Amino acid sequence: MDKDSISKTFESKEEEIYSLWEESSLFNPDNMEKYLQENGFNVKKPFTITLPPPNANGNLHLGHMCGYSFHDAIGRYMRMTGHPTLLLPGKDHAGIQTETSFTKELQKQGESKWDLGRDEFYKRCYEFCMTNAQNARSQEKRIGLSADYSREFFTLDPRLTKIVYETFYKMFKEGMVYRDKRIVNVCPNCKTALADIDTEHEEKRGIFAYIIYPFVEEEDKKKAMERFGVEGITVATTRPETMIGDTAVAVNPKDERYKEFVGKKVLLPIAEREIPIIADEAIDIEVGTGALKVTPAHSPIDFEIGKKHGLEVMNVIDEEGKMTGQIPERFKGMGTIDCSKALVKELDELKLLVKIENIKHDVAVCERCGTSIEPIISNQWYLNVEPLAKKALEAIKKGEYKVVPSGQQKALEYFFENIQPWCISRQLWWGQRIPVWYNGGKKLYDWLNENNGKTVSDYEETTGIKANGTGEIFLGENAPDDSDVWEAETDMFDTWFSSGQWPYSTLGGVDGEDFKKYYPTQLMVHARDILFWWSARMIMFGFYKTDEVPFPATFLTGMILASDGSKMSKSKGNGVEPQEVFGKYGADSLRLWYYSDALPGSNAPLREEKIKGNRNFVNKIWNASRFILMNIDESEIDEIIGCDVKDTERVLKTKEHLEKVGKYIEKYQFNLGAEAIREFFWHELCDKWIEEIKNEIKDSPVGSDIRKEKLSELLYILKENLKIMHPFIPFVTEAVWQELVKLGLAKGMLMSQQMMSL
RNA sequence: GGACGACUAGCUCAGCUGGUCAGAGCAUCUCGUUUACACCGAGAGGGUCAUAGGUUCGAAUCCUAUGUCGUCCACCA
Repeated sequence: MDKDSISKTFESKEEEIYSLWEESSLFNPDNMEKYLQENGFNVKKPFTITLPPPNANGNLHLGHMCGYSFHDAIGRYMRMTGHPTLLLPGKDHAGIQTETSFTKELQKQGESKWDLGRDEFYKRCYEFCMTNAQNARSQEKRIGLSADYSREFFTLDPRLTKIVYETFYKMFKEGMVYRDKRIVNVCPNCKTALADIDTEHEEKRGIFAYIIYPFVEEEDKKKAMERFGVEGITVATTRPETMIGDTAVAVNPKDERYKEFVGKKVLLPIAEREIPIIADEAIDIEVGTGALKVTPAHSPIDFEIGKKHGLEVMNVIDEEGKMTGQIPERFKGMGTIDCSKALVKELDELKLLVKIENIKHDVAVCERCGTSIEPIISNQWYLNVEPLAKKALEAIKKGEYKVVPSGQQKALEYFFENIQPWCISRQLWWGQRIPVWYNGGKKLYDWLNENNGKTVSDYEETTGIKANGTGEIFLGENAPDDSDVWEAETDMFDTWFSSGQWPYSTLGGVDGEDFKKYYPTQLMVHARDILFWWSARMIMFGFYKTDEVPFPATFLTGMILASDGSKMSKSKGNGVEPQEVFGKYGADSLRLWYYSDALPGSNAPLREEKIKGNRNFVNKIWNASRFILMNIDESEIDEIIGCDVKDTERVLKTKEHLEKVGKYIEKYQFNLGAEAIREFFWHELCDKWIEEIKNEIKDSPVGSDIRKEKLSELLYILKENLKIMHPFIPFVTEAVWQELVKLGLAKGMLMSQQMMSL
């Protein structure tokens, strides 16, 4: 071939190169192991990373794709140092998020999920995910991800579901998973329960209404009149609509103002019910009037107070945020905000409204859709995670697990220390159905569960409903028999209940062949916003099922921002399309930029000039290599590859360099690694050594010993540099290697070369 | 309200256990057509390392306050 015809700029042939890798099937660690054996290399311990499965409901953004360049760099490095390496890819069904986005998709087409029905919805949503998953997969390949796609999993794969179900059965038998009636966050838009962690807090403008609850007894009214100037006790609330569900007023026992009224009764306005005044330490004397209206059904604090004092729980708001229950007819079916306004108006007419303050306060909103959540009492499935969190904490203390950067580790410790029972049921149509059947229906089971010790006939007596079954529960994918007494649980698992089991479920579960060989894994890499959702859960499940930590470290990737330092978002229109970057600068340039700029715990504004700078480096590699090739005469090739390279100063420095960069990768210091390969290749090899060697062979004729010696040294240095740079920038380095192969100066693929000195 | 992190050149950041640590890339400026590369080469300017104290022979590096920004957690009605 004609060496001089090689292009002056690196024209990225990324697809071609990726195909070359894929065809070798060495992304599969079993094949890699064979390859190492057959070529006489020492086979080291397998290296495994289960990759974060992107949500199967949309395209990948730049952050996803760049994240994979960390997995890939360390994976390629491990592969080149003798480890059969498994980067295990997947796609996540992402329960709520997908259900929300697919529902929107349907609306655009003038359809609704209610028209489709559960089964059809599930089927269509599945297809929707499959299409998107395919896009995501091709985008992963675009960044150069060397994942074993023969092992790819979708989180709803029946093989995974089976493992997730087994975990659930085991937990149920051990009493870790149970049904409980508690106050839970409900998103009126998604119409499902949410775990605390699925909510966010936003500052919103609201009102603070001061309402008078008049005393029942004339004597108390008189006293109150003397003391407060009104005939009752004044409470302050941000949510007047909940007042019709009040079952007490609570004050602090130390509060001198109210001491003598504790135990007395007030008449709840509008609802016209008598409720007691109780004393509880939890009440803050400073806030509002120091008197708290207690609505156990619709406020977490009130729920706790209610439990302590045995208060009645009155549900007045339903899952859709509408007024319901035993309330005056005129409010039924009203939205909470409308009801609040109506109530305030009536109270004002009754002269029971003292004032309304406008305030800003934190409101819990749905993490996925931003709707204000309603705290509602309901029966849900819970998982007692406390014992597992304890084990996780111990592992952190013993140094068996760490977070990079370490600052985030403290936040994780705090999360584990204060962990609450995890609500794992979601009222969705999309996901894994909780594999439970109720004999005689769910209501019966829950009633018996709530009323410990009572019987089915007690149920019939109390509720006046005929029970059509025994109240038993059956765990299994299918009902135990064909009788129609078995009612299926329709709730789905929280998506993290299955993705939390990712490290072993994707390896075939604890009995799987892959599990024996590739578990525990070596690292977890993901964005920092899902540390508690994902890593925390994986660690806990890991302890539960395998009695060890599933990976020794979580590396948190930095966040990519728009060039002005703000968050990229579709609504702002400041997002950058991955396609655009790849088209203009290539995957290597983008990767290199990410390694050096997106450090764990830091933000990385995407600047075009910086990616351009890296593109220049990629091109420099191409040209320096081209120059070296041009210098070698065809007649010298055989002797040059047969020539023993002496340990010159340059060769020794190169070996040191490889070792140094290897250490950086092993310590996850990708930024330092990227800086080092750039510095060494560009300013040592190109600027100094190539210039030196130019001089050293300047006057020597083709075929002379000095040329052979110097050029073989240079070739050796080039090859070693390509190897150590390959984990960072796989495409250009492989492209150069293939040019060497064409000339007979190298063999095989760079991807599977071994770095012998490491 | 609490926790954690950051504050180093115009910009994004390296500087781990105190003594060549005042750095890199990008940007800026000057010069340069040499066997590859102008997506290049040679060189230059630019920072009292947020502020105030303290420990020390010596601090960007340790301690204590303060300020600014960010992230996370939290039931303040």
